[in-house]
Amino acid sequence: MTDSGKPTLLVVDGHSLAYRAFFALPVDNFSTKDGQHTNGIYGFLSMFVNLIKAEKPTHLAVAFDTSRHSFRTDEYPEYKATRSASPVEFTGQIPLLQECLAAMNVTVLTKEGVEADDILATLATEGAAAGFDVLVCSGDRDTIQLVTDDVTLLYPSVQGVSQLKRYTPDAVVEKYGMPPANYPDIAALVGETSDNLPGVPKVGEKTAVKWLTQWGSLDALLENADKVTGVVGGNLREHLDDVRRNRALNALLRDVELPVGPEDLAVRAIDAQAVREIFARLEFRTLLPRVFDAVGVEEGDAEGSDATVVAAPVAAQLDGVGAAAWIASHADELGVTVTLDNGRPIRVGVATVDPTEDQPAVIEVTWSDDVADVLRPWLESDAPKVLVDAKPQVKALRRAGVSLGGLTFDPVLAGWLSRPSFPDKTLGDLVERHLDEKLPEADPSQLVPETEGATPGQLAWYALRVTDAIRQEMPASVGRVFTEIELPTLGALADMELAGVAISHEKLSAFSAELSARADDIAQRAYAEIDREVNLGSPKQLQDVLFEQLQLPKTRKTKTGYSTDAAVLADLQASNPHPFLDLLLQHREATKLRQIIDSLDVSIGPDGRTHTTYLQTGSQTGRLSSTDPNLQNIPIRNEESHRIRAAFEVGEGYETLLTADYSQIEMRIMAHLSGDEGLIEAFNSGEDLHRFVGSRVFGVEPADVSPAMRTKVKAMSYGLVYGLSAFGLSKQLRIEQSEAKQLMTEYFARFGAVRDYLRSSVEQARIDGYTETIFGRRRPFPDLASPNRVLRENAERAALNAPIQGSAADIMKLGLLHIHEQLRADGLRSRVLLQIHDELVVEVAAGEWDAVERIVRARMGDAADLSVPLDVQIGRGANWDVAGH
DNA sequence: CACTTTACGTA
DNA sequence: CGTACGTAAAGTGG
Repeated sequence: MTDSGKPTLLVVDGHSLAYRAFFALPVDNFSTKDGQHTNGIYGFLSMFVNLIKAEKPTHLAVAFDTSRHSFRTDEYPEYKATRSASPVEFTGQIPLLQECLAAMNVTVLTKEGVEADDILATLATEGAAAGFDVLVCSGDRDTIQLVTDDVTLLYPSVQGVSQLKRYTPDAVVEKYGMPPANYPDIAALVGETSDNLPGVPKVGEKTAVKWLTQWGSLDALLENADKVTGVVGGNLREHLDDVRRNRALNALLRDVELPVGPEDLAVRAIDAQAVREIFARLEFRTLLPRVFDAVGVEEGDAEGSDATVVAAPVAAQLDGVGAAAWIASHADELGVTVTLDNGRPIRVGVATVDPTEDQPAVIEVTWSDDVADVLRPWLESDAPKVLVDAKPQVKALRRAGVSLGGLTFDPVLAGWLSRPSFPDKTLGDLVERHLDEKLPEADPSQLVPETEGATPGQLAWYALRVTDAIRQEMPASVGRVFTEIELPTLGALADMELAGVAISHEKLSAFSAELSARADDIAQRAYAEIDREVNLGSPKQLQDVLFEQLQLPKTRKTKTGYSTDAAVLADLQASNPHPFLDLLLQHREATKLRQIIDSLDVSIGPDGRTHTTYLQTGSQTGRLSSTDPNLQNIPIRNEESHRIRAAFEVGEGYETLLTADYSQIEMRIMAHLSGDEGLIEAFNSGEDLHRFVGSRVFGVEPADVSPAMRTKVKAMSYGLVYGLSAFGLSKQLRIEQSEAKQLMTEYFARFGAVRDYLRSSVEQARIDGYTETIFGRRRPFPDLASPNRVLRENAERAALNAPIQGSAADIMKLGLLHIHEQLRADGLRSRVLLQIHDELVVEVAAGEWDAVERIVRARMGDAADLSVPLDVQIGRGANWDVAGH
């Protein structure tokens, strides 16, 4: 409300203001890490929140142009024709800006055939008539005509979008010498270059005002044009039509038909969560508190979203026998939550969404050995159960001697499978997204929380309800991946994590000490080379040494300076040899290895084994990831790394380790998906893949493929899977771009179906909006339609890779769980310990080698039926180094 | 103290 | 201007 007590309507031209911000703010400072430009969005929102904070409007709307086409271009095709097309870097920001506004619950208006300013004019006119104080914010001068006692124009000054000049009728008179209503007359005479509306030559504001004052109105002036003297008078007579046209076009429409009127635009509470999400996506950090401040939301306050807390049923507290009886009378799918303490079960909650009249919907029971015995038959049975983030609970039950059966759904796992890019990691996230409700949460910062968190039974109740929502939106093919791959994999992973892998602390600590000494020695020698001590681990300090002190040529730019990574240092060493460079590389290597060793060392548990955690929902493609520690990036390439792998040993009570890996699985999938006859023949011929491909590409006998030729086609083959360009290939092989291009041409001349497949698969993804693996796992790619080239091309490469990497992940998961199942079915003690994307490590019990080797080879080999065989390489040894190959 | 940036390990 | 990950240290900003 203003001082006058009238409500305030603020209407904003989103397009013109964002466009000004786009040119005002340096794009370098306003881009996300994957290349989305955000300067226009940021600048607009920054101005917008200042405006809201300062003006406190009671009613609010933002209008956008729909396209360049409008009634004005219909009447005068040259309208704005000289204006160069908005750069896609700008137009690509508009939908995101509109998303931000939607999250802020601000009404966004567009209408085909009219410009944003016509919408503003209509709302301003209606608003003034309805008794509002109206504020119009636009970067288009034509809106000056809207100014009245009730309508004030806020116009960005040349200094930038954050400075807004207030145009009241008095201010307009002061600036233009005439009241606002006459402004279009002035503009019609002067013309508007940016709109391609030529005016009367040699006539500027001064002359226009003089004439209009003299004759009283534009019509009067035009009627008496023959009485105007001088050269400009002649010009006026020659351009009468132009002036009439200009006047017709610069009049803003005040009667556009809109779906809302001013009174419908009352300011609404923002959706704080949605704002957080979109701002996180756009990597806006400082803006968030400013938005919350402007609209009066307290930071950290989860309110503002529409999500409400719906009261969950209160759980009946039962003993083991009571719980078993309740369960026995419910044959439907039940929600189950096991709460844990230090990996041990504490309480169990069970819920149904279909309660009978005389029974509670939710029950809870405290865990004990007796309860375990009473509930075991049900827990281990196939009776259908839904658990949220089941793996830790499955592990805890197994520690307590219970092997959970009947797991039919895990909403977290299914939510990830449906939308791997969503960050929904908890039940609370899923409840908000799918039920639009809020999970009751205790405030962890309070010793005595004001709000109670959901109890185990209530969590189970929410889990069931979320399950329903997620199932409904899961296509059948994805549902099959879920039940046939992901759910069983969850159980196998639980067993692998529980088993852990034996690691020798003695071997590691000895090596760590050795590497520390080596690193210190190298550091001293490095300091001697530059006559001072710097932190060799600090890129910032290294830049000072390399580019200031040693005056080496500047390298690849990074955000904060110049790169000092290994590839760059190697290049420098080749062009400007200096002993410091080599010592630096050696130091990096030694310290990196020591880091890895030390982190492994501390991860060894009291059982002498390291238990990693596999994140089943950690990737976009379907792969697993491994954390705490990450056992999927243990070094293998250099000499020292063998000593690390040698510390991974067969454990007590077992005989040997077995490693099994798929050879060239991604190229085999490529052969299968593309149907390329040459590539299929390569895999069926038994010849070394790269030798075979090399012989085709270079037109020589396989025996005559030189190591250099093999290296080239190998890089090319692998690069294909990642969407490699000629530029990237030339860089990797350190060859001329022309030679790389030539290599690609030759390659595709022999293996053309591969190129056809890659092209068509991205095209299909553009049409579908997602990619699909052989087994039906999907990954959405909205950015394939992005106008932002960087974003779109990144998406294209990822989309090209996703079906290949994803199919490989599917195959490995199937291989893993078939092995896991059969080892148990055959009563063997041997067990799978690790999965490293295309490799498994198995701990083999005494006397079981032959059986295990046969099972592993068969189950990995027949995990998928491709048009080429799946080749499995097996190794054996007392430690990972010896067993690996 | 929490977060970002750089660098680097794996498939 | 090559996909997918996780970790650690230094640097940054509150």
